[in-house]
Amino acid sequence: MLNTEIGSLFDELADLLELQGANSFRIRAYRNAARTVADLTESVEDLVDDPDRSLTELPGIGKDLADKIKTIVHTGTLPQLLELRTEFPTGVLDMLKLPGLGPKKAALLFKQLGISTLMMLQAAAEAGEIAKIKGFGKKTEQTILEGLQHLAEVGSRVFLAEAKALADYVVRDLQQLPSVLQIETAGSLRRRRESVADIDLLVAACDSAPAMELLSQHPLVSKILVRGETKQSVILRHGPQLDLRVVPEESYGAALQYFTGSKEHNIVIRRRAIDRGLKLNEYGVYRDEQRIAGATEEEVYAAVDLPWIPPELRENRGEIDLAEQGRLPKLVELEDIRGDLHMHTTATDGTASIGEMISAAQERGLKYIAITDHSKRVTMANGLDADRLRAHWREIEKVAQEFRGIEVLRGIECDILENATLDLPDDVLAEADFVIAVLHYGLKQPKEQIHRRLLTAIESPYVSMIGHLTGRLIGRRQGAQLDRDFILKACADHGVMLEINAHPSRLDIDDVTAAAARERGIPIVINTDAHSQGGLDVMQYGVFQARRGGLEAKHVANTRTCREFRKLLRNG
DNA sequence: GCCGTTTTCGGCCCGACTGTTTTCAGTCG
Repeated sequence: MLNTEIGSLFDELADLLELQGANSFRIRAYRNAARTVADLTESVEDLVDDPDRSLTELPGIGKDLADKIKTIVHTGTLPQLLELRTEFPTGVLDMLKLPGLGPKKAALLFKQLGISTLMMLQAAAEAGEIAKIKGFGKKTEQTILEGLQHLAEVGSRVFLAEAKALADYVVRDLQQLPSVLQIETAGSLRRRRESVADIDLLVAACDSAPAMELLSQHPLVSKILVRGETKQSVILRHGPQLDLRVVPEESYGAALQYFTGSKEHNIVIRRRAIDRGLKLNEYGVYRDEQRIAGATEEEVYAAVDLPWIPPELRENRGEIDLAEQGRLPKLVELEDIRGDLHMHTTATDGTASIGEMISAAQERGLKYIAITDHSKRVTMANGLDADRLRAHWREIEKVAQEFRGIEVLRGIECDILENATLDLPDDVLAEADFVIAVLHYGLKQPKEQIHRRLLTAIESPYVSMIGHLTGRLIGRRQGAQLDRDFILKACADHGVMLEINAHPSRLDIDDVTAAAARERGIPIVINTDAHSQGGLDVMQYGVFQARRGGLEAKHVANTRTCREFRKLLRNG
């Protein structure tokens, strides 16, 4: 049983308890437990069986939850959960994803109308049944229908890169207004989560009206959901929801802190304020009725005796303790990156030639790259066999000589086959400067076989790095099942690096795994996996993911010079 | 459900906005 599986059982339990109308703090306890377990780097399964350890060491896990975790690990499920599931079908849980429908209303719809699927919900709304229920009305019914349509069109979350592009566009237009003094994205977008459910924009203005009006009229907006004086929610065309808040300049820092979140981080920050006899809300920090801070985030954090904390870390995963101890990491930045060790050319499925890719890399300030086309197993991409690969390498050497100031490593993205062998023979791999080993096929194999395959690669003396470890595609494909701790230990033991694949749909390894790898001293390489010149521009998203994992430049191997980087290679 | 030298009981973050209300519950962030 994986930690994430245990976490999602607790999350489901929390959802069901909400439908039931249970005590909200009890529900929060389950949600906290879900996160604690999911974020844990060591396997909970192992922890359960360790006689020297207790689950109650974990924050937010008391005796009751510890027992429940044990039950889940030993039986694969939880009696309490099974019982609640019989009370509310899964379709009722799906309804919670719709805007305007919370646990109270979803439960009411189920109890009064027997609605247990989204399809039944749609039918009932179209038939006008919903507006007849007490507490509901025509508007609510319409909101539900629109929510269903939007869910079908866009899904519930969008990639960070997509959301950021949309947000940047709106920000640029709002910035033109003379009344807009400051503007920034907030929420999960500012925290650089890999996917976001909505875009939060915060504006400091002397007058809120022009900003509110501009958003209402904006060409990207397809529908206005809510519009008050200082708060507006809209749906973007083919995109997610966008929320705008306008605050006076003296409250900007407090509002930015507040709307950046995360909720879990803010709960702790607010508790610190209360402990100090202060009140913290989005307008400032108050002692009695007197505002003592709020114009900048630095002021707000200083009021609760903390240094400013980078948004990427604000998840209540230990950052507040680090801040208190003055041990916050100096997070890696895009400017620190000197190399990109994963990219493709027309030799396989890239769209640019060797020369074009080198040139594009140089334009982006890179000092070294590795050209790493596919191996033969990836027939769809015209993958390279030994002969073609050797010829490709000769060509790379030749073309690279035409460039000054950038080094080009001869690499390969070598498949780890379903039978736990590598797609190219050792004598070929031995000639490479940089070998990426990856899983592309058979991702649904059982965990044991996935482990066998990864170990083959990790134990090979020719493999430099494991690329996109799980093979997941965010929101579309879960990726290979594996025991994070087990694989990280093997990488550390054999001196194999791990990739943060910067492609917005991959971002693999994820933030939590990156943090765990950092703790084990495994060098992380952030690569674009570019298939075109423009593909090199996604590097920033990999850097965001690294920052969320608390990585400093020293933890990221490709912030080093090419010479230093080569020294990290086992065969270099 | 968790937590704790002010506590083993009674707290647990806070405000905007909407819709359906007759003064506020529900949702959202």
